[in-house]
Amino acid sequence: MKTTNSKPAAPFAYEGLDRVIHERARLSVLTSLMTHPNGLSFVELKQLCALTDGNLARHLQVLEEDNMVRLTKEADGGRAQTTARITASGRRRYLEYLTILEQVVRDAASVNHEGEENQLRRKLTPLNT
Amino acid sequence: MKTTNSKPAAPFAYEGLDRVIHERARLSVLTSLMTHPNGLSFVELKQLCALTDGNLARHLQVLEEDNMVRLTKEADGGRAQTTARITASGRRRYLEYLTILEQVVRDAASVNHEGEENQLRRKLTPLNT
DNA sequence: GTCTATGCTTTGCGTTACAAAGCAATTCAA
DNA sequence: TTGAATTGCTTTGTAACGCAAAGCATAGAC
Repeated sequence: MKTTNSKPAAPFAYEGLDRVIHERARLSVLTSLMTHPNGLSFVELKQLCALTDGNLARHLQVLEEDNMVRLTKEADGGRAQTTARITASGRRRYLEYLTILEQVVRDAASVNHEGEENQLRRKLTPLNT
Repeated sequence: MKTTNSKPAAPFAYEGLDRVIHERARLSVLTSLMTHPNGLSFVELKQLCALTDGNLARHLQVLEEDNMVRLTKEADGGRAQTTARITASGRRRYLEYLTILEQVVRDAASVNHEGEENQLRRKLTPLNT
């Protein structure tokens, strides 16, 4: 018999950390879009997130393919510009992701009172048989 | 005149998101180690973080090369086992990283009262001429 | 018309994460 | 003692990924 196959003993695995979201550039883009529900233009995003053109384009592509953002070309008199908006499901997934982030912050914060090194072994179950 | 060249206008860039830390597996490992100042064995880490052997080994290697953790082989009667501990500078860098994470959470949270879509344009400076 | 600037897209490359396979040390059975 | 099986990692191979440089097309200035 091997470990009785009980699964839940991986308190630090953070499985909810969606890889599509958990990437600096895309996290930047998505957070920008979360706080700007009316959408942001390509150029605005580029500036807000300090990304290069190619970089932003690639990440927007990934996000669109994964249905996290919607891209629209809007000709406003002059040349068409790309506007990005977060989708409903994108928003939902982002909030889930945030939940995990908060968990990380909480887990880590639980030890910030340095010095007392021995009193926080609670999270680790015995492990030895 | 064009935006007067003031630089700090990339509020969502999150430059402090250290790539070595900002990776699911390593974030798991580091958070585990933060909360276990006495160190954790290879096997314990593997379980806590739900990582495969090869995976954990590789990430520990990266973390050691970057001076975030220290690895020691300790022969405790039987075969030597590897114990990982977070270093002082690792702890410092992790805490810096946490600061940014908290900023992300705060930025995103500032919009969680959905519905009122128009009142949070403060973070974005005009941008249009 | 040509020239420059703007707004993206595409391409190419180095890096990386990941899993499968490998290997060495230990324990156990006979 | 000697195989076989388990444990504790390491190494290797590959596919995916991020990134920047180069490319391209449209718009406006002249």
